[in-house]
Amino acid sequence: MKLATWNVNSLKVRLPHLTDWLAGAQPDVVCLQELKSEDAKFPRAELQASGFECAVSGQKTYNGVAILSRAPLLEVSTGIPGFPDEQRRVIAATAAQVRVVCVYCPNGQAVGSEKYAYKLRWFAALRDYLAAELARHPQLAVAGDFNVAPEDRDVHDPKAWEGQVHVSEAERAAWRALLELGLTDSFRLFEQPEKVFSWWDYRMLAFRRNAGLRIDQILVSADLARRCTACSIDKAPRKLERPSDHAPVIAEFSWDQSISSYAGSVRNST
DNA sequence: ATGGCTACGATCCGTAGA
Repeated sequence: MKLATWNVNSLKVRLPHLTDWLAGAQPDVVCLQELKSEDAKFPRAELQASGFECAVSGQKTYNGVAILSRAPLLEVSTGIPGFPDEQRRVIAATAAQVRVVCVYCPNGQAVGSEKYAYKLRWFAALRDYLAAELARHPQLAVAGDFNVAPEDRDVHDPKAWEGQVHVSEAERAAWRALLELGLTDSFRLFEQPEKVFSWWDYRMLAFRRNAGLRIDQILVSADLARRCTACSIDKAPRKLERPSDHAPVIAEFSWDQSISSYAGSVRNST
């Protein structure tokens, strides 16, 4: 089972990239962020033609998240319970016995700003929400754009970024607090090359210089970590014309024997 | 050098992203 996450930075603009990528990478579940469009404009038919059903929580101009899945999406929920928020940043659903939480964490703009304070409040609420989800769902994945580079090795130039938003100690502590719930960064379960990133600024020829950050992650519960066989970042879509500034992250899981009937239905659904 | 792209929704530029 392949689970992916991709901040597409406008689904309207990126739909051709997305459908091409779905056909090539063959993921089973995909978390999308920054749709930047209303639910009524979601390209449900096109994605259905690619073999996916969709759960969507979008809004005009900003934010917006969705989960695509070849298997049925059950128990769909949006937002963080007890944390009222106009900004559509969270959607969750169960696919093939795995609870999938798709997140678009706040950017934070600048350390000390109002948006930074919102980011930290938001992470605290996410933590409490995930604690409750973990209690109910031993097989849990939290995939998305966390807008935090967890360690210096996730930053192309740690010195230049020191203390900045995305790498500040308070943000990293908020991110680590998610791991303290019993989640693991699936990317770090495996030996990885140095300087692998998931986002590169559109400016400054950043992609060509590999001046990026690894801010998109797939966190997994202990049960799911045991089944995780690979995690990588696919830079190919970032090389296309008019790309998203983010690249997709993909984690692969061995099929649980106890849900082999689900596995069969997923595999045959294309 | 604190800029430099890109997308959006409104114009003939501002806001936001990261």
